[in-house]
Amino acid sequence: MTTNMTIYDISEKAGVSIATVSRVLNGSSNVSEKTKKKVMDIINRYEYTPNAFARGLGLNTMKTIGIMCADSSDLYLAKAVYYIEQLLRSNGYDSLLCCTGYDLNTKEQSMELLISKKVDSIVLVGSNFIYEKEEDNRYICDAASVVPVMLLNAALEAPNVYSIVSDDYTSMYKATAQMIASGRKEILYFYNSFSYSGKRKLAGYRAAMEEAGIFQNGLRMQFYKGSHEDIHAMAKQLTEASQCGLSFDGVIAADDNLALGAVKYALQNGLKIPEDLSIIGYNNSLLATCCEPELTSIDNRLETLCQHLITTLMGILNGEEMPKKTVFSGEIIQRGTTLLQ
Amino acid sequence: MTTNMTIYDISEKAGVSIATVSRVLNGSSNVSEKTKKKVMDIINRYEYTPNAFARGLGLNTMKTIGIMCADSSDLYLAKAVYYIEQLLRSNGYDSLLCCTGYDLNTKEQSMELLISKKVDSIVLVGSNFIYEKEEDNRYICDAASVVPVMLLNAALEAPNVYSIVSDDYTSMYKATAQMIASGRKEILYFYNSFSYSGKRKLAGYRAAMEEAGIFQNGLRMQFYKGSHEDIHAMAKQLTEASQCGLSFDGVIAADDNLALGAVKYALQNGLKIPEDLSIIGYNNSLLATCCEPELTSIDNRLETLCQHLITTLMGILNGEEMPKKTVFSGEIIQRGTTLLQ
DNA sequence: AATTTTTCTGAAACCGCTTACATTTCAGGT
DNA sequence: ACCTGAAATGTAAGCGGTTTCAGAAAAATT
Repeated sequence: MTTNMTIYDISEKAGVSIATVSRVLNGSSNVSEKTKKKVMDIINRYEYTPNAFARGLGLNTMKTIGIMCADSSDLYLAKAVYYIEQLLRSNGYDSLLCCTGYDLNTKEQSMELLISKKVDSIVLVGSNFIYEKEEDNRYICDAASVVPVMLLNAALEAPNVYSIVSDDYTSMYKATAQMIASGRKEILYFYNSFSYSGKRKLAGYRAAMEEAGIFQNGLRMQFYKGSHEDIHAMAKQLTEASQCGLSFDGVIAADDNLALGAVKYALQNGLKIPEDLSIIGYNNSLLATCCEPELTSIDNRLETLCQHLITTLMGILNGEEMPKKTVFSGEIIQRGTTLLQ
Repeated sequence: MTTNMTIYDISEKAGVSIATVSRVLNGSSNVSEKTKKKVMDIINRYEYTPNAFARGLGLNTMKTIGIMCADSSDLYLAKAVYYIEQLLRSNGYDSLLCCTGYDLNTKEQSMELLISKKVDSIVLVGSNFIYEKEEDNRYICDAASVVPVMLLNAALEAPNVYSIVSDDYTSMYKATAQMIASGRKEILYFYNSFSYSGKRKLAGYRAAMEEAGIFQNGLRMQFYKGSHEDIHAMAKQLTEASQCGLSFDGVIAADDNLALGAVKYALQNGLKIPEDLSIIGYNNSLLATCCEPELTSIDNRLETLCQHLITTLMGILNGEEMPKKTVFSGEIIQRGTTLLQ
């Protein structure tokens, strides 16, 4: 197990200079097979591991990527973090995780912290990192002036910022259109914030509704903002809205959490799903299949997004030119909360 | 934003030696208020941040803790990782995340990787890090010979290893006893691996069953091993078991995931919960409240465990003597899948 | 065999900070 | 005004690597 030897000890035992040991360590080509073997033997024998700090100081990198996400216990974000961490490690990079919450200030601080720890890049996981006001996104540009910044599920056009997004607009448009086609007219839209993807999703919903000429009926939409986990609150809110005379036969949510609140509402109030209430969620998370009936949900191919993100990042770190923005399309996974015609 | 200045630049501009700047940076007491202010002004003006690598090299620490967990997208583990990361950061430490999967080999490698990155400690999140065979746990002892190792939800008696666990045995005993008291006799036990906590839980279940004299009826227990998310598989397995003539009126699971499989099974087969089938889960995760009826589940006070873990760790890192093992008791959260008496 | 290349290797500078130790400064005591 | 000890500051030696540059060894050429 990791000994406390230095490169000097190895060089001495191997009878070569530290420069040579260093070369062997870094796979430099300019070292004869014979000495390479000699040195490697000593290294293996004594289980020598170079000191990461010294290495970092010399190379100005420790092969570490900062991952920022608002809440790594959120099902969807957790999955993304998981994929990214795995992919990074398989590429020889480690992940410095930073859960920032949804507050801008904390995000800014975390960003500086990661940079001060000398990460090679920062990956922002989730659409909540992009704000409506342009100035609120400056913290991203600031960071990008030091290291490349990768955005997952969000987009920002700025130097050294790379965006990997799913086409939320179209996905939501399709989902809404499908529900309209199945005969629903009073369709509520749920979402939890005006994040980048939230806006895009809303636009997709709206477009489909307007196209069907039922958007004017009165914008049937419920604003919701709160804990991602508060399915209860969602259900309660629906119950109240219903008691206040709001009538609806469909719910489309920007997140499975919220959709699940609608499922709960229906079950608690004896409504039949999907006959009385049709529901579509978003993210196709574990939650979508844990309830009964199971949730029709939009899958945005998270794993693919993550893979592409890492591929892009590795390219950048190798000095290659990479696309600044990539868009993937999502897919509606049909399950029990919707009835296709 | 982070400039590229060195301590030399600052010392020059402030008209002091680098030693003095360093002292100011590290809050050394031996520096007069006047010069301290002078130096701080320069530092702030130029937004100087000391180079983390150089600092690490000098201090032999970069204030980073390694967090290992099998699967950070698992609801329960994700929550734990989240708490720990937050607490660490509020104590001035960053988190190097390493998702290892459930394979011992990968765990060993990840451990070495973290150590080579010179973390100050390693936190193992989840009971799956402890194996039955003593030799399989050696990798933990090896790591502990370099840095303190913290175990969450698992225990191992070894030098420099600290364990924070919940009393799974008693929790499970109580849950089983409660179900027996409510009149159930054919109680299945579900669990997914022979991990540290799995064994303890099983023992608690068994003790309660034996005490009631119904354990001998034939050990009613279902082995299950697979993806944490495979609720379907669980439901299917139950359906098959039932068709094969297995009769049961209660299910106790070592994880909410598995319990949810039982809920799904019941709903799909028209069984009434809790009348026909009583169910108790474990971990009191988000899943417990997302279904209908909601899941009675054992809460093992994860946040408290994490807080205690960090407190202990900070003590250790400050050179204090700390308890090697702490046990917290859990609590049954009563919900709709059980009927009290 | 002598000369030119090419390939290896080593000496030493450097990365940017901490800190032990030496030195200076300064207040307090006589 | 002089001495003493404490407080403040500076000097320089690490920390453990990487890398440039020059020189030595080996290979290729004549």
